[in-house]
Amino acid sequence: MPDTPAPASLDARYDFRAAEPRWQREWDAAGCFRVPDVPPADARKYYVLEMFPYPSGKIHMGHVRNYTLGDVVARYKRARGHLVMHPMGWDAFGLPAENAARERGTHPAKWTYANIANMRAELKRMGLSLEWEREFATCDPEYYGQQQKLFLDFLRAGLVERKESWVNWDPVDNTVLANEQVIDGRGWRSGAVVEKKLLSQWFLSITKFAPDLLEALNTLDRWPERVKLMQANWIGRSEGARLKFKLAEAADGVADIEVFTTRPDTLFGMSFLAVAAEHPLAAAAAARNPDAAAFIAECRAMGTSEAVIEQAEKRGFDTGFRVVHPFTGETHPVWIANFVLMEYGTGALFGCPGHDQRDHDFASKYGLPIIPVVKPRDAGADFSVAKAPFTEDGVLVNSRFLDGLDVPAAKRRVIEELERLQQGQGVVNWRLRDWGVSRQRYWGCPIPVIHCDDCGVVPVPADQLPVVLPEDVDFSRPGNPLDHHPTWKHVNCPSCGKPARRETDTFDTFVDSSWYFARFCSPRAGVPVTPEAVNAWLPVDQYIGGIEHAILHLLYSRFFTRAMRAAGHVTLDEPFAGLFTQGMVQHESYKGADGRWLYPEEVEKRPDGTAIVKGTNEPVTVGRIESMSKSKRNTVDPGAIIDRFGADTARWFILSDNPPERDMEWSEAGVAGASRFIHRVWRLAQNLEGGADEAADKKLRQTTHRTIAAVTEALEGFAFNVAVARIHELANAIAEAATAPRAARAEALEALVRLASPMMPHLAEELWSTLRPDAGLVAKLPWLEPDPALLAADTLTLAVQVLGKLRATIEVPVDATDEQVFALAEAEPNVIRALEGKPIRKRIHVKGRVVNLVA
RNA sequence: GCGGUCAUGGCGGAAUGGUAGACGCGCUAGCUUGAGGUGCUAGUGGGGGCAACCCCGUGGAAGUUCGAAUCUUCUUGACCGCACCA
Repeated sequence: MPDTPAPASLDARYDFRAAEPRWQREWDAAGCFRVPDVPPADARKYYVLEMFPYPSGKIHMGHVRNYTLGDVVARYKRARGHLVMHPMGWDAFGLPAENAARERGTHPAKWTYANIANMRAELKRMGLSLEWEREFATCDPEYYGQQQKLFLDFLRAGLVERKESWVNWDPVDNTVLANEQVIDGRGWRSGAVVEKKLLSQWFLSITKFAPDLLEALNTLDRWPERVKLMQANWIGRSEGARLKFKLAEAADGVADIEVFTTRPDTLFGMSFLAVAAEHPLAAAAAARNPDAAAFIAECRAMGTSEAVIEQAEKRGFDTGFRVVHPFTGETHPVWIANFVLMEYGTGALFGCPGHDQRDHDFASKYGLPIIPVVKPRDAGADFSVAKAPFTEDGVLVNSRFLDGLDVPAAKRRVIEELERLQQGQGVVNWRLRDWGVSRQRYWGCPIPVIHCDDCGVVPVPADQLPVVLPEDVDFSRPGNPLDHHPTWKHVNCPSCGKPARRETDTFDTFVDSSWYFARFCSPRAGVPVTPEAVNAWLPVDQYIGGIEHAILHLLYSRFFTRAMRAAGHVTLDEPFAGLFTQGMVQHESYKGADGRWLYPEEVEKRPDGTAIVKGTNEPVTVGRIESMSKSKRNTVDPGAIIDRFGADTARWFILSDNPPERDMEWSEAGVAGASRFIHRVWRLAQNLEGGADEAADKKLRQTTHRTIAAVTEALEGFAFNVAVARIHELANAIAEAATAPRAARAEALEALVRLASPMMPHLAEELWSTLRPDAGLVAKLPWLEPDPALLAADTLTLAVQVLGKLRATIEVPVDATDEQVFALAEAEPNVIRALEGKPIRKRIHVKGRVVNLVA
């Protein structure tokens, strides 16, 4: 074995603090990640996008994981010869900026842009292959101005409506609250009891696309099944019938009530009709009966929060009205019930307690009749629905012309009959509701319309766009600062010239994020999107983000793309061809002796497994591993990790721990392990001298090329943890092959560097520049191809089983015949012993895998 | 309630019908070091045996198969989504 040459320097450690910023500058100077707005005709484009962050002030480990995953894909696809677009921006509107303004007196814009500056610097330290030239924030007037144009286009295309809707209203803050901002029926900030209020709001007509949004899920073959399922549930298609019940006597002009049902077959089991508290008939009842009014007020005070509805007991109020059954002519009472939703179906239903759990609960409570109309095929004499409803398929009974039919046939038959009598028809109902986008907030995109007493709602003319937020705003008063700004809302009507008022509501921030991926294709254009750019780059080939956006953001973006198509901006429907949802980053949580939460850096783990507060003897309770959150202080600051270990270590660890779709545990030991490996590779590269061992040469070269194939396969399949493991194996093989020739060791290390480069790009460049000083940047190299000659083995190791149990392994030539293989296998002493002299009844040989002898 | 996903050493996980536990973390022993989260070597699923080897083992039960972590059925548990949706 040759002598080890003296190391290049005394301090033989990889200096990532110098190397990482240096390579980041090199990539930048070489323009490695820049692409044109319109890709050349012969380019194989690939658009990698991670969900853009909200600029809260600092990046967190979830961002590190998200952007590392995207960066590996981007760098790998680039090496594969794709023209890769990989942009970054900021989802910059939203409530936290207003809260900061209220609490600290900092203007939302100042706060937001300062946060962006800070987070941009942090992201840059990670060495991401991003094209920063495309950066924008949704709060830039250049961006939201284009959004206003889009909105007006949608308005013209008939995709926008202004209508009344019930909202959660906080009477103290004078604002609408989202459902998630209502906690136990109270406003999350003010603590005031939230009311339901009818407000005029802007709606985007997402329901017009409901059938297509559902159908097209089938075409998204690179989306996780569960996300598609969640979207399908959310869109909520259900088939049934609408039918009208005539009131026995009309009330305040209301002559009939329309209901939706998915079980028209159970119509003969009806015992009551129930309407929502917001239903017109409920209002009619309230007008005549103060008790009804009181009941409705109670329902309304309950709020629209679904969590509240869920816990509420089923309650009702008999209005005294009666409806006539379309087939029997019998009359049934009309109740107001708190479990009926005005927003679903028609806000009214017929109750069939025998075959629906809720109706059963309700009927039991108020002593309404429970009539069975479907019974199981094998029903005995004791069949009854008195105690519990029967909700499965069976045979219709007590139902006149439906008797004897099964449930699906009865549904068809009764719908035919309803249609014949013009009492109702078969319909498809959707759970999805139109998207209310009005928010009574300052820090959002102004809705570009003007309200004129004479002309009504007038769009802001194109030459007056963008409608820019005023800077001088007062956050000391509750409510919307735009609404009580002294001058901003007062404008002249663009149509008649008389004094008029600007819309003071701004858009839901989900609007901002519904088309940013399209804007990235031509971020500086004077139109929302330039068709040549957007139609060439879209769809996003790989979109990566958290599962928490599985429904809203992704559904809104799918809708927006369709709306943009309808308005002539794009030629495609689906924005995201591939979707990957990453798991969350978790950490142990810690509590001090007095129960206060502690940050990981305040805690010292002792060898016996216990923990103490650093620098003291205070015992620490080690809690559950759970998702990092500020409130539990179980967060780790990415900046501190990069300072201490470098970006490559953070990236390597986050990829190696587990499959990226699962939640991962951030552990100090894991980071240290990743750091050790980085330094180990660096040391390996310092000494590539070897020997002349031919066997070792062949073995190492085979390992190298098998690793190329294995890592490639792993990266293609998002199995980054497996790719890491294969690279570890290659490093182990290089270390073990000390007697292999220098050429083989260098080849192996070069392969290692290049295979690892999407994951640890800085170390890769650092080593490559010493291994191949004239070969340019790794970031510009094509991906490695394995040599087929070295992938092929000349012998195979076969497992030899007797009766399915492993008894020996044998080495056979690749071209060995079945007979040769069986002869070798049966000659193995262990196999002979296991056979116990019994005759072999069956011989199985699966080439390259296994031999099984059945005795 | 409805729908879905998952269950493998002390831990993260690998293997998608063919040698279970790759790779890493942790741990044990030894060596090394100008020791500050250092490097190297060996070991590490359980049980038995000096050893060669043998038995058991992928939440549990049954099944299909020459062969099952992998496929089927049932069951238990955990997690996720939806939910008075008529």
